[in-house]
Amino acid sequence: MSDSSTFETDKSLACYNIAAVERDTGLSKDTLRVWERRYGFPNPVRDQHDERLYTLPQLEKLRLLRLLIDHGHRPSKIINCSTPELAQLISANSPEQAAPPEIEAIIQLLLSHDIEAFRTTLMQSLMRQGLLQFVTHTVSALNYWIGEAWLSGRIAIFDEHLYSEHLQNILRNAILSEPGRGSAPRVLLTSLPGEKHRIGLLMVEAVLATEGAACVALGAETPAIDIKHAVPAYAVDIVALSFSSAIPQAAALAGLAELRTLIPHNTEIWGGGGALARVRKAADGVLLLRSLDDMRYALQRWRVEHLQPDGQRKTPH
Amino acid sequence: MSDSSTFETDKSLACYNIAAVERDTGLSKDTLRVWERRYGFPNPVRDQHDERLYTLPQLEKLRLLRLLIDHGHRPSKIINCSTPELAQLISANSPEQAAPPEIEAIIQLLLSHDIEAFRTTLMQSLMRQGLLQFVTHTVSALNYWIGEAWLSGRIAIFDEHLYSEHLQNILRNAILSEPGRGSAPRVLLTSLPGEKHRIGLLMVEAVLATEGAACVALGAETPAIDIKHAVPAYAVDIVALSFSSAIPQAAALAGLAELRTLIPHNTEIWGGGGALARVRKAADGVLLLRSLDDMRYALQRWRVEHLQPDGQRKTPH
DNA sequence: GTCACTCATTTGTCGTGGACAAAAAAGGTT
DNA sequence: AACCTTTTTTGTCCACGACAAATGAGTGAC
Repeated sequence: MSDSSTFETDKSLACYNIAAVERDTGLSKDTLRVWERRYGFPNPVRDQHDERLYTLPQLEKLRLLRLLIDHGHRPSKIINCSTPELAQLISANSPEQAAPPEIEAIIQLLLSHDIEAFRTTLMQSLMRQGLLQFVTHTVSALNYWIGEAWLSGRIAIFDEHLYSEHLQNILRNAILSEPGRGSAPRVLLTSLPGEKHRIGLLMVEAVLATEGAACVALGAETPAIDIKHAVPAYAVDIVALSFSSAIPQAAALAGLAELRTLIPHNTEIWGGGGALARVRKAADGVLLLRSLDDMRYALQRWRVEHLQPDGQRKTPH
Repeated sequence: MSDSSTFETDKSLACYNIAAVERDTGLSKDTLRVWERRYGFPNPVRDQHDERLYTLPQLEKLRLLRLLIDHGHRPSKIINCSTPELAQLISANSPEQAAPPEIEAIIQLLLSHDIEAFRTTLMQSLMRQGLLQFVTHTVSALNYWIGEAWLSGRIAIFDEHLYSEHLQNILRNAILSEPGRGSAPRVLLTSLPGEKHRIGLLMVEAVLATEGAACVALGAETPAIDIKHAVPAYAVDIVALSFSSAIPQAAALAGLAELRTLIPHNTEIWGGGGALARVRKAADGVLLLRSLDDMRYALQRWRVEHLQPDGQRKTPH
């Protein structure tokens, strides 16, 4: 029902209703209204029906605020800064130390907008190192430093989108051409609703592919109930979930605990990713993986427990 | 702040707060509250602070309701049906005619959960037809019939997720191995916030690849302002946007009109996808593409207008 | 019969303001 | 520095009224 999300006034100044601002900034309607009540910003004009109409400059300031808040600033401290002041705060956010030279070189290529050179450099890095090394070293470092560069305003969102797309191309291509496919265990790989990052999932899938495990990849954001139904349908041994650091730690743990109540206990649950990196203990029957190497050990452990020396299952499911 | 989204009561019956239900059903909090007020369902218990706690059966019924409403049923007519009655309504939703045999065969493979056979069959279909034919015929038919099968309850959501993932693998791999890359025009390809479907974008990218156009693929859900900034950065000639039929038609048109006000008029805007298939006219300066073939003609037209016979630009940007 | 138009009903979103849980910061102790 | 407690900040939840947008039914023209 949010069709006419933008209006065109006489002066051709586009105005956004509250639903459009929520979509474009990620700030909930409740938050937008309570900021207006408390801090006086944003202070949108009203249409003839007393509904809020935000201007483009307001929307741009809100996006800067969101970025700074995600980086640790408090709303009340920065909400009355001007847009240029906010931009300055963002650029002041330079990381403590510089990225390693080979990572920095790739970021520079991304900044140069030379797509071809960017793609071929990544491909060469993959060829030189092999898939496993490429994923566990180069890609994880790239993710970290590109995130930093985004927070410090060095690279734009669309550059990050482009990075994500091309890395997906490369990883999916590499996974497809990995020779061994489909021996035990069978791993269902996905994330819960709210976790949109796909690169982490693809990195896991790549490691599983190099280890020769059968991967049932469902992409991102599968509701827990659907995972429950998929487990018997695909006869999986393990459900692996990825939680990026964009997810609050407590939400990740709650999701794992909920899933544990839904699926049978002879199916293992593995959780990993940035959100869980500093967690000590999760729910009973949930295995925390703090790195991709951790997962390779867990895979070995599973095979020792469940497979005979000839590779056959001890108890076929 | 929605960390403890699920609770565990004495009877180990998981309960969901309103934020978790919104995430898992796609129904907004406002809608959930107004249904309760008007129709008496869902009727969640309250915790000690008078906040709603939904049960798993309620959540499952809400998901069925959502599915039926998306398929044209009215909330007031079905909201007081029991869960089995709703399930029956869904299975009664059989499509008028059967899918073509080669499509039906692929759907059967998806239903059989034999991932390997599913993948190889798709690959063979691609090899036999070539990328262009595969995309314009097989993939578009598959999208339609899998959507139908989902609405009629024949296939589960996780099956559709798996289909989407594997098709992405195959299409991205095919695009990567398409020989000619990077001649004019340069096309920026993405979708606006709210449009999450990636398959449509990849289909467009595949057609552009076979036609030898340079594609700047940003993935799904790029806010309009970011598209505005990406246009000069990547020096694109055309911005192509995809709108699946999950998006209301009016919202798609509003998005296109907004974008038209943001980016310079010597950059063309093309819009396509299910949401726009039955539209007559969009905003001035926006080209509607009703099929992938339409886009090929538009590409030809652009080249005639902007390129000299030797392939050089008439007016380099 | 189909198209276009108007009118009635249904349905989801928006408004207000108060309350308070959860997260973060500040203060105090070992 | 690590840990617990208190205070402050911050976002979410509540109720219920209003009404715009979407849908369906009714009417008339071609």
